[in-house]
Amino acid sequence: MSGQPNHPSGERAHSIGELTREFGVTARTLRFYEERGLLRPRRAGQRRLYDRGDRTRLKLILRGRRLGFSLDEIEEIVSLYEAPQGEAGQLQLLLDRIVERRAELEEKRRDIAAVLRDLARVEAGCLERLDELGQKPAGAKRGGRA
Amino acid sequence: MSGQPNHPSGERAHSIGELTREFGVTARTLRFYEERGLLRPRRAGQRRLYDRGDRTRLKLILRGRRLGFSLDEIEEIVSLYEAPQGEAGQLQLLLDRIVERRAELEEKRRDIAAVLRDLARVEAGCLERLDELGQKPAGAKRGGRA
DNA sequence: AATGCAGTTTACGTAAACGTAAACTTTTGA
DNA sequence: TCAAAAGTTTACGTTTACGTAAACTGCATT
Repeated sequence: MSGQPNHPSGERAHSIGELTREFGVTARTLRFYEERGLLRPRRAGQRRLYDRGDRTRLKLILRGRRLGFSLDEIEEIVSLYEAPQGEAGQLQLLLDRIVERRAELEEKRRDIAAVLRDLARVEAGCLERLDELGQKPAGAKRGGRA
Repeated sequence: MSGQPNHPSGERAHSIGELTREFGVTARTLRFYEERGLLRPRRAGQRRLYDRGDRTRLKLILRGRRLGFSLDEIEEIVSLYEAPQGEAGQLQLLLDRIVERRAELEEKRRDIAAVLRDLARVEAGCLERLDELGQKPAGAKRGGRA
């Protein structure tokens, strides 16, 4: 046969080093996430092999991290994505949790809007003051709506 | 004149206990923020007195906290709000930092949008599944655009 | 006078999220 | 073939953001 022996899921798998480069995290971080149960790469002997699903999960994890969620919260959120099975009671609980998370996210969104608004005000003050000083502002062009 | 002797800023000042109740943080947290230089309430003897400015700063701090910024970052951001003085070079630096922060915030905003979108998909899946089961979903009404 | 409450300082403790180092094995390119 | 590169486990260290406890002060009740 040819080179790569391929496994059940039939996709390109990645080494831990490749993941670190692709996502800008350290190997320690990836192993830690695995220890926490957030990732479950398969193994080729000892070495970890990350497939497409693992990469997707990692993206979700890092997204949650950027939003300031704890790993516990991230675990909860990510688990929501993968649990649309179960009977009615379970589904209802899941829906409730979704509603909670949505509320949090919308608060964060309001917070972001507020900070952006404040920054815009400060920026305007700066530009005005620079203008008074008869200087030329460099770079930093503003876009349309914030 | 009447009861309260009022100080230079002529506003209602609050005790640490009032602040804890109003903002849902502990006194330890407020003292810690002060130790970190994030808050600087005046004193009546030993006791801390928080005026309107302090409360505003606290709001900003908690906003940053909800967004997952570290206290160092929060300090930087809050300091941006209160530094629109200085000469041209300083103002330019300040503008640069604003641009950076804005980029971060906009990334967070995209992250939020992505998570909300995913949650909406999961929710739809749940509702559909519930529907298949011939159940009545309770509560959780959806609004318009997310 | 005693008690209680709110506040203060000082100091050690802790959970989360990794960093860092050691010691060892496995791949891989020259 | 063999040394560097990449990966592994184990374990202790570190930073951040407070929690918690002890010991003390000032003021208002009882």
